[in-house]
Amino acid sequence: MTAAGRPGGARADEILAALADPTRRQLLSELAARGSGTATRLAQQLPITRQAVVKHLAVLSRAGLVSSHRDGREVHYAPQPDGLAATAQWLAALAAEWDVRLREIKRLAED
Amino acid sequence: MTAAGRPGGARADEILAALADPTRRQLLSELAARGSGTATRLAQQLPITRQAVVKHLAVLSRAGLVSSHRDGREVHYAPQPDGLAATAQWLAALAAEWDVRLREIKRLAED
DNA sequence: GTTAAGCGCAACTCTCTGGTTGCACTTACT
DNA sequence: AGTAAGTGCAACCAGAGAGTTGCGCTTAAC
Repeated sequence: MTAAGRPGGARADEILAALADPTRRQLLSELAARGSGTATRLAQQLPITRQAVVKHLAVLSRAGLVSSHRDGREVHYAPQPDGLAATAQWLAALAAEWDVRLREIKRLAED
Repeated sequence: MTAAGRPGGARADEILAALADPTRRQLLSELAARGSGTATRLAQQLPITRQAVVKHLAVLSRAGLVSSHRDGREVHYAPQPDGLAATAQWLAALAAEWDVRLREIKRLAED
């Protein structure tokens, strides 16, 4: 059942749920494109409020997909690609595991 | 932006959202372990109603992660590991793409 | 032909979540 | 010192989602 350790403390639920939202993926994409950014800046190129962006970034942060760093009166957010890569690997491992099980079942059924 | 075609028509939102729910992952896991199963059977080993299970299976089906097949008065659901594997690959591609972009940014910043 | 098993549909409740607005607080600019 | 920019916090609202119950229909079993 315990298919391959999950990335950095964050639960699978959190990571997948974080990635499930289109706005959050867009935020991540934007951050990846620019390297980093503040909530205010990100909100300017989206049809939603800064507060909404802040909430999204909080979700992403809790999932370990972005990190934040305060500099004066600004808070800069940066993507954490390791978390994303780890999640991808974990998903791939799950897929492989299930594939093996299904092949096994199929093999047994053919006897 | 358009990082690698997404699996079989299903949108990223649908797949990720489907996987984000623990109950649905459990259902998938159960199906993978047994090969297939009906909603009634699956509901018996979960603390929820058959109807709830049916809804979950509908979500998984819409995401292309399970397929259903009617046989008489029973409907058998089977996992679709290809969908899962494709999703994992897609995620990995995304991670790689963002990683590249971040390296690029870092390189430019060092000039 | 009756009875039971399995499924589908619809209505309803409750909680979570994405989003908003308003205001107070801190940090920079002039 | 006074103003503007950027955050943070809290209350609030509307919609989506998980789950339930009740009922009617079809397919199997006796």
